[in-house]
Amino acid sequence: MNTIPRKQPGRPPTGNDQTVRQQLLAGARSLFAQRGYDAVSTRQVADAANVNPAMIHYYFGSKEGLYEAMLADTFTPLIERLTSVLASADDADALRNFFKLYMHTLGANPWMPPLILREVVAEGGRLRGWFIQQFASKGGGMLTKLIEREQAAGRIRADADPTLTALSMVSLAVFPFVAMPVTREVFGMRVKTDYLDRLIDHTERVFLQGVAP
Amino acid sequence: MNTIPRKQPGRPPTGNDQTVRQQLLAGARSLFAQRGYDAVSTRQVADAANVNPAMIHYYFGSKEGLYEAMLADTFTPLIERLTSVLASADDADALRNFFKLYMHTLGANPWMPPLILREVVAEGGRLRGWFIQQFASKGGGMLTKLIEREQAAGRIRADADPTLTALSMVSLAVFPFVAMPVTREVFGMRVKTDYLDRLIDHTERVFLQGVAP
DNA sequence: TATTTAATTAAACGTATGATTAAATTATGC
DNA sequence: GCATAATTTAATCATACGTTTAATTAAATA
Repeated sequence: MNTIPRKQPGRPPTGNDQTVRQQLLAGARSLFAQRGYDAVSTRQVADAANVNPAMIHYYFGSKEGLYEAMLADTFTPLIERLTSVLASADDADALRNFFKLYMHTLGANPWMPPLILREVVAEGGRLRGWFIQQFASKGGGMLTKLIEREQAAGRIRADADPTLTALSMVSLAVFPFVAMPVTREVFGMRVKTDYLDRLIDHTERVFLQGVAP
Repeated sequence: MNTIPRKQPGRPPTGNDQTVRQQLLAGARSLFAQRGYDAVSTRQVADAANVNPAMIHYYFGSKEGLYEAMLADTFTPLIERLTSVLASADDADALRNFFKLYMHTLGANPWMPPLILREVVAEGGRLRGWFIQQFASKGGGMLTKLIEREQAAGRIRADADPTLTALSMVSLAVFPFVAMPVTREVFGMRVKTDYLDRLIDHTERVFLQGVAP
């Protein structure tokens, strides 16, 4: 017992190129999303990444540097995929495609909802401005554009307030994932693989037709 | 200048009966809701309450005791009002009444949404079980009951999945307040007094009829 | 009126924990 | 062979936290 798992110092044999850096980013994403910047120590991130704490400063200069790098690494590719998919979307299916892409992304990346709550919704969030510009800015936001197009095409009532409509849309699409831990408990662990698709169908239907008979 | 604002020790002249205790509860509610238990120090709560840090231990025994007292003080009266109003609600207006009461409560108490996120939604939240029992338990939950009644009365499609329907309902009613800081910025501070009523109207309409023409 | 009790303050206590850095060590690339 | 890149261990430095103690004053009690 007590087979000392102490690693030896010094440059490791070749093969790990950049994996330490990426392990740190992954560990940071998971921990910071769950508990927030202040509540997570550099040691904890290093442990989660199975890496020496000093490597944080070697690769990122500081805890703050690691956090910023993690945010960029997390959100830059996401927004690129969202914009490109929506730009090439067939008009008639744009709404459905938006729900699908958005909700699948949230479902597949469990660290996203809490991270969005922290950095977009919470007071002092670092991504609020950027997010609003991407999604809701007059004329330039993805959501704004989408709803205007749908109104022009007669698929959304013309007299509906576009901002309130966008709010309802985001509420229906995002909240189930924000509340996923509760949902899971309410459903009694019956949340299986096909759940996500049923949820998306249901959501699109409520958004368009409502629940009245 | 520097008019030393140092207070004198000793029992204060009569009149403040129990106000220190209540100031502490109010300060704790606001700070803990915003930043969470660990991120807020006893000194900060005492400062916010304009009270000496030692009073926390005098009245509540510990930081933990203060937090528990704050939660009880916050949620007990709330759930009582919700149940009593819903029990006496006229059937035909039950749905509307629920949206109104629920959303007005969230709108009037800005510390509620973040507190619910922390203590109900987040991993390890202390109120999760209690909340689920009150709102979503099979047979006994307010929401469950409400939706079953509405389906029986033919005001909600009978083939709609009750749990998914409840999820949509809560999403529409809660998310706008969770995201209020963002909403406010998107609306450009045009969130005025009548905003809440317009939001409630819009929400009920989307829930029942959807946004399609 | 004298004495005990309740409520408050200022100050200190002990300690735990955090981010960061320094020095030693080893492999790689030239 | 030699400079450099990547890693480990151990130490450093700071500070911020919950809690307690002793002094102090007004109210309550007898």
